[in-house]
Amino acid sequence: MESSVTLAQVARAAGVSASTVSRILNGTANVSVEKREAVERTLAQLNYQPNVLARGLAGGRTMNVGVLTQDISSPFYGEALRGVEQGLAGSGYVPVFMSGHWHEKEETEAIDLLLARRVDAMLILGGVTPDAGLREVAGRVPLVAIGRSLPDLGRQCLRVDNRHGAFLATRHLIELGHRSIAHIAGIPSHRDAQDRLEGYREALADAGIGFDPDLVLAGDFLEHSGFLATTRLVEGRGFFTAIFAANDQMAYGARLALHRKGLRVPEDISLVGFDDLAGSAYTCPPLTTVRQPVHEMGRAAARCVLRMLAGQPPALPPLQVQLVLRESTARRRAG
Amino acid sequence: MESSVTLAQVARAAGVSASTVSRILNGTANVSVEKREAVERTLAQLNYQPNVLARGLAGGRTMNVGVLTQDISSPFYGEALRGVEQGLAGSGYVPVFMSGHWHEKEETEAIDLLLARRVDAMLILGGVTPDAGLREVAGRVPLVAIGRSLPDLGRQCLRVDNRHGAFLATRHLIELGHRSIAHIAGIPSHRDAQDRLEGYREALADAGIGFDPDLVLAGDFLEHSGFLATTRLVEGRGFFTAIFAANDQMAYGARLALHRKGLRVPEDISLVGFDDLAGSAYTCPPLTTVRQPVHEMGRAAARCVLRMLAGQPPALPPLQVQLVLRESTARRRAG
DNA sequence: CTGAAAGCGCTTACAG
DNA sequence: CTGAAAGCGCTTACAG
Repeated sequence: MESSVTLAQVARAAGVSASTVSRILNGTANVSVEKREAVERTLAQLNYQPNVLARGLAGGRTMNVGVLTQDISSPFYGEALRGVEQGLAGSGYVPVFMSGHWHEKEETEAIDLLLARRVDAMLILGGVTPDAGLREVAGRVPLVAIGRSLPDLGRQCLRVDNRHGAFLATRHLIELGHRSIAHIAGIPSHRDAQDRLEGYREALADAGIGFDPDLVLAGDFLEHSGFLATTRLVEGRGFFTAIFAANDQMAYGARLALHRKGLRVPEDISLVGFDDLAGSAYTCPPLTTVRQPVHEMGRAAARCVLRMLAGQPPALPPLQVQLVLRESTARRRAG
Repeated sequence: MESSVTLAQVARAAGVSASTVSRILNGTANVSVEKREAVERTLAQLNYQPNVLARGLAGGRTMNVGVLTQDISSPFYGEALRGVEQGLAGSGYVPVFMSGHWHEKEETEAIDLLLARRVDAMLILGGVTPDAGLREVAGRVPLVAIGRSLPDLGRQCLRVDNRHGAFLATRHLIELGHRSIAHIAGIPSHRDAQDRLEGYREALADAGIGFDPDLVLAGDFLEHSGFLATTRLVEGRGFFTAIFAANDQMAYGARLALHRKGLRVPEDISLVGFDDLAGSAYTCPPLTTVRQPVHEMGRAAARCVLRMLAGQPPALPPLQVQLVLRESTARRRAG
């Protein structure tokens, strides 16, 4: 049990050459039944476990797919990672996760490490690596990106229409009679945040509602910033009856801030989020939000990588955002 | 940029042997300044990236630490993984994550894969692999386990006192005047669930409160089971004024069920969870719970692995559970 | 201080 | 169908 058995040891024990054992292991060629059986018996007896490193070095394929995520503990990315796991399951390829923390340097290091490890393909989830860097990686191995859109590599990018999602969220509030709708935006430099803000503005414009800069505060996509922004909104001079937060985590923070100020959701203030995290169905009240099919996105991206690895052209299904109506919004009360 | 530069190419370009380049890369021996400079220049020029596979195969060390987690998207394990990342940061070792989903077969496969990959050490987070299996792994590589206690390997196991945590939670409710306290337990076969149930019973006994089996329902540690259990409790004939859920996720479900039944927290029913997930500070009301320092546990486990890798004996700091008082509990109202 | 050589454990043409 | 041999890209005694 102590040290590991090698191919050569198996070959000797079974009375065949290492090549033969290798061929049986990989199904690479026909082998006589007797030899096959003899080998398979010793394989089991010795409990042989191939050395993945040697295999990768010799064969040129590691069966590893590098997955660059941003935060290993993020509920949002976590869901995508599960999708990736599922999409890869049974294919023989295994994911190798690494986090970039939205830090260009860290991301670059992670990508380099993955490449040094000779991953056969790469899956990128968000991040801030410049397009050029990603394009370079794509030149070396099959690459699929989630949450990004690389020019020239459109067919390898999976990105939902954030602008449209934000539009739906805001329009929903407008349809309920709200005219003074605050927006807690995400990190200003993030493309997703920009798109969501744009969708919000578009819906307002569509309804002939003027844009009020005082009603838009920037957050950082985390709970606390939603709490802070909402506290400021309530204490500020701007009037509002609804809030559209650029993601669910900030909506959670907003909800708590309203609670602290004695404002009820949805009776006093309506609240909408974005993402539809697993927890959003269990907040009180359950959160109305824009669903991003993250899990499916992870799966689809993994499948696409598999296709490319098999020499086929990339193909990604169209995935739509969807407004999920729960209980955090209500018709604006007269008065 | 296309294909990768090898050590041999660098050596040739710099006019030295491969051995020398290797030594410079690894700081293995003294090298004359001129050669060192020449090599370092070409290294940079050619943008050399060592092949990790070859390195691992030749050197016998991969600088990889296998990390077996259960669910890559779990908020609880996710926090621990972040701790592991941090604990390993800067050490040169990188974590390789794999999920077992509390499935013995999957766990075994994951562990075997990690071993086939020649990880230098292993970190185990929970799971259902029998002690014997883990002991065997521990015989091959340095191993640290979180959330398990392996006989004979106590110094390599990090596990909080679940019984005590549950005791604290229950006693807190008792001190607030509650006498009819329901418990939503975890999966009966899980050691953690058993210990927490035990702590609950102990606190009751300590206070001279009789144990009422009707007030204990089993869940599966997920939100929905907490919702279901609570709904059944409210609809059942048993009287209760407080609930202690065996983890925060079930407490979230319980909170929603109470909300649906028109019961207020904490005015009508007090609620306590276990774990102190990141989200628990943002529920409405913020959840009183038993804090497990998961992040610190991940860090400490990683540090311990590093110690063992350096040839030192394992050492793990004592980590305590702690009752975090927030706003989901209140003194039992008269009547 | 520094090379040449062997070896890590596999795979894969190359011959039969 | 099946071996012997070369090679993947490194590291590390072994000699100088």
